[in-house]
Amino acid sequence: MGKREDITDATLDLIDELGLQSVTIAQILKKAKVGSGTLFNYFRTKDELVHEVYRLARNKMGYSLLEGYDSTASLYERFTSLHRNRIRFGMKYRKEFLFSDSYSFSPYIPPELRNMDESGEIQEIMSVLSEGQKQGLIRDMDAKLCHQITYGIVASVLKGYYIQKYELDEKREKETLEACWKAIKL
Amino acid sequence: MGKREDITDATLDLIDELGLQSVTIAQILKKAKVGSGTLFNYFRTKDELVHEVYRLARNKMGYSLLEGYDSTASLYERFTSLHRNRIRFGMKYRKEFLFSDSYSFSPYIPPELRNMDESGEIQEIMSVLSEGQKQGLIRDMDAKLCHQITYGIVASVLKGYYIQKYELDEKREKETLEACWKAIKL
Amino acid sequence: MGKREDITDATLDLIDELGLQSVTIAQILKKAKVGSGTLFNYFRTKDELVHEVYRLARNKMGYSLLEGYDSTASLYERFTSLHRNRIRFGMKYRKEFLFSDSYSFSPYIPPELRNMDESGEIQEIMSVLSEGQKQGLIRDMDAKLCHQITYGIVASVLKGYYIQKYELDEKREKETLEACWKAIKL
Amino acid sequence: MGKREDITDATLDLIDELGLQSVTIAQILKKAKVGSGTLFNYFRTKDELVHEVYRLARNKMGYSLLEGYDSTASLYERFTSLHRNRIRFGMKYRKEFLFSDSYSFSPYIPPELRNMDESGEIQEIMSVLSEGQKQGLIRDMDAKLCHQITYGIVASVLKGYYIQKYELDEKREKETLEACWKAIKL
DNA sequence: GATGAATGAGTCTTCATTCAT
DNA sequence: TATGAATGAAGACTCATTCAT
Repeated sequence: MGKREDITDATLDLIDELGLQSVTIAQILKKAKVGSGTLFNYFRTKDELVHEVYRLARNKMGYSLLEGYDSTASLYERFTSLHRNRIRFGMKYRKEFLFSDSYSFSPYIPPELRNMDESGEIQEIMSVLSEGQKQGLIRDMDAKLCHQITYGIVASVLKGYYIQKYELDEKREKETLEACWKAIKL
Repeated sequence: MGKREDITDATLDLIDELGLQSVTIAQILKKAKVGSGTLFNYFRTKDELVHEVYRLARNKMGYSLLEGYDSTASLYERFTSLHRNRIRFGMKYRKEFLFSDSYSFSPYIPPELRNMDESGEIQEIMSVLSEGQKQGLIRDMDAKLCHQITYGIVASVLKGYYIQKYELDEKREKETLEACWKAIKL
Repeated sequence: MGKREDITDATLDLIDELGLQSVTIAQILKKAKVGSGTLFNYFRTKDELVHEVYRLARNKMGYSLLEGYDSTASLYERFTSLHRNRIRFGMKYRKEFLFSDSYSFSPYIPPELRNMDESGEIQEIMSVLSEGQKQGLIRDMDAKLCHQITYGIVASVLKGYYIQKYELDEKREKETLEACWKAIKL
Repeated sequence: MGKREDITDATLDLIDELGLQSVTIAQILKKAKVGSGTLFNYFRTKDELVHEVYRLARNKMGYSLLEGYDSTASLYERFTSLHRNRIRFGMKYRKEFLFSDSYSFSPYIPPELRNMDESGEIQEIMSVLSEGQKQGLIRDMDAKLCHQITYGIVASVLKGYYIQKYELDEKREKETLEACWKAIKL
């Protein structure tokens, strides 16, 4: 098994357990069962390692969002598919979702990472929104505001789930998706 | 002016500028123009200081939410008043809002702080929601889910504003408040 | 006694024992009986500490060179006085002389340090040389070359003494001083 | 071309550029285009490599000193030939000269290396000096002191040249050689 | 109450060296 | 013989905290 992957895995685990800024190299080394020299062979600095972990998480999420995506389906179905995928991704990959969400607002993150869209999922979301507005289905407001609203719902609902405010069963998933749609529809 | 306040003010400023974990005691001392002995007279540890800063920010937000609150107004008006107050608080007190939002999800925070409700604003929000459900205005779902949805919208819209995705003018404020309502209404 | 002085003293001792580049902070801390925090309160980096040690050594030597200097004496006497002082300084303060000599040729040294002349001793030497040339006592060659020649003799003789090639008694001191003069006189 | 030579060449280059203690094995490997395993096949430790580089430099200088040496020439000519060769060697092979000069005073160097005289050049110099004293040409002082004086002049003049205090043209070379002779002659 | 010099455990990072291929 | 991934001891430096004044 690759040492490189051992390292990024251990790092994400620890970020999840302790919070990004509390994670020390020493902890990573212990968890990944790797010498410090090894780590710094793969990543020049701690920052570079963190950025890579972020990239991996964001990529994983990006591809998940587009899973089973049918670009010929109705607009509502495309909208819901994207958001359902995000919820399910968040439920399955808590660590990736939480780190991605929190780090993208941290002051450290380099701009090119913050706006990364390697799998094109953001573009897809934005084009669904603007197409929906053209079709008169979605309220005619700043597309970025739209996105921020629906993303905010999903992220917040997931966070409530993470701190065990409730179960996120099929019923609540459905309610959340409908809230997303209703929040911005005309 | 009180040294104690100098210290908490300086701390919040620095958290906003640099991110919680980057702030050092030395920086706080310099900004607050206080000796280290003084700081540790008021706060036994750095954690205790951070918790106090959190408490102050949460309290400030709590009282703001209830500003001009008319408990005899219509349910929709009460709902909107609370959420409008949160948006405006967030616009005016970015540092307090952001720190409060991010810290309440951090792994460090002691449970009793996470759920603090000194001014009773959370209770008020929850009772508006459940009353709305009784009146058949709000969809009959887990009240905590409801709260998570509307809080998520406001927080996310504010974060988009903070990173200057858009201006948060009256129009967008109105759109956001309507999104909050529509997301959960029957 | 001042911690600051404890630190610079320990540093110079260790440089003498081990060579500049082998000296570690840990060794200095141990010898100076000081915590690492203390050291870095006084000197921001190891380099800054080394530069200060160099400055102190150079200054000490500079003032020693001018000890008992009579600017009204004959040119030969002034010349010899300066060089005798350097030899005696080197014998008494081996550590200072050796470090000063070797560090001034190191690639690390910042230019303003290399050419430092706080006590004006270099200026005095150079003016003795050029005056001697005007008086027809000293061979008419590049003054810097002159200085390099006489300095080279003194430094090299001292180094031979340090590695115990010979005793540096009065006779040899006299021979060395005469060599300095004869090497450049007309 | 031999790997072994690639390694020692790269090492000397780097010592000259960066100073002995700053040179890392990694830099040597890169410059010599060699794997670390290879280097440690040829040299058991870094020290062993450095010592070998020193030996090579000293040897090169030793043979150069004796180039064109005519043991039947007059004493003054033999003396001047040896010193002229050293100056010219220093001008042509700065890296070798500087490393040889500085390393021979470093605390690291093993005694047997410091006094090495593989090509017999030191013996030759010393015998010129003592013969000169017997002939009444050179002042009757400790032969080691004599050597130290003339070596000191050459080394110091070269160092001034290296840090570009002056050009070392024929005139200055001649002046330097004469200074060497005058410094010790009767 | 207010101060800041002193502390040392802990941080990230480097680098000579090994060893399986 | 040649390689380079892996190692971990050791390096410079940081920072929350203490305590004598």
